[in-house]
Amino acid sequence: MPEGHTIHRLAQDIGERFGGWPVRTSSPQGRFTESAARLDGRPLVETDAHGKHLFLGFAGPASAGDLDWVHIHLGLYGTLRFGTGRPPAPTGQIRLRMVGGADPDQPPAHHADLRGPTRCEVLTDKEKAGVGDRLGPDPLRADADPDRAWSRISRSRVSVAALLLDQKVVAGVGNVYRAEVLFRHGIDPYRPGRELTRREWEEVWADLCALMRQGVRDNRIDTVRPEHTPEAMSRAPRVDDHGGEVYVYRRARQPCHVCGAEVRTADLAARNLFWCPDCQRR
DNA sequence: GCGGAATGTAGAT
DNA sequence: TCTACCTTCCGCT
Repeated sequence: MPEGHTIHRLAQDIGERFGGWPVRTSSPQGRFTESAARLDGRPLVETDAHGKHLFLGFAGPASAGDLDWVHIHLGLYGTLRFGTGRPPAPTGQIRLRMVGGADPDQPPAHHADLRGPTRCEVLTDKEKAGVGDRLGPDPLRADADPDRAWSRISRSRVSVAALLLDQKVVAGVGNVYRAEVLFRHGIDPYRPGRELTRREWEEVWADLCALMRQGVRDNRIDTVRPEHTPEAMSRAPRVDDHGGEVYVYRRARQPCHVCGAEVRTADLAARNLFWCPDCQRR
């Protein structure tokens, strides 16, 4: 599930469900027990997301103004799932369970279970800022400065495909958005960053902002333009666990929706790269 | 029911 | 470059 849009959507959803009320926190799995005990019963007052990093801000015990931030990274297969009403008996490996979202005198309105994250820890304000400092601009954040990414890209001999996945260059882009945005702009994934024009980068950045915002809204990744939708082209819709309509991601050896050429795949830095050799020649 | 792959990253080698 | 992390879902038997 998790590219940047998933994390930003989770920040919103957690804020809506739990924000402002005391939250009961526990770690049925046992790997977050002490921290969960320390946060238990404190109000969740803020949520934040930067790239694929999720932050849940709990009011400090002394109301001194500093927050304790639960820093979560889902990694490849972590999940955070919501339920309503009284939570069921825990099953499997729940790293963090949150129960709350209502007046403490009322039965709990919501619960959420975090499973399989690559990271779940408590950070100070300063430590949280440190995580952000190590990340590139995030197309989903208002404070993002695409020039910071451009200054790295425009000086780099590394391929644009590798640069887009480097979270120090751009934060929040994952394997799906990488493949799709390069397709949408006709860019050869192996082109070195420094051979990109500033204009091309500006167009890619603007597109990432629009695509990822749509991803947050719909909670899935759709990247095909209106003229290439299944309805517009009278083709079968894509069926898999991601749900969204895409041009090349995981479509190896299938015909390109635009030109009919076979979509190609290759290994690039331990990730699967997908592209259309005919459409992506720039 | 089982094997494999996956939208990711850290840490060892 | 490789392995661990250890969930979910798909396809195959």
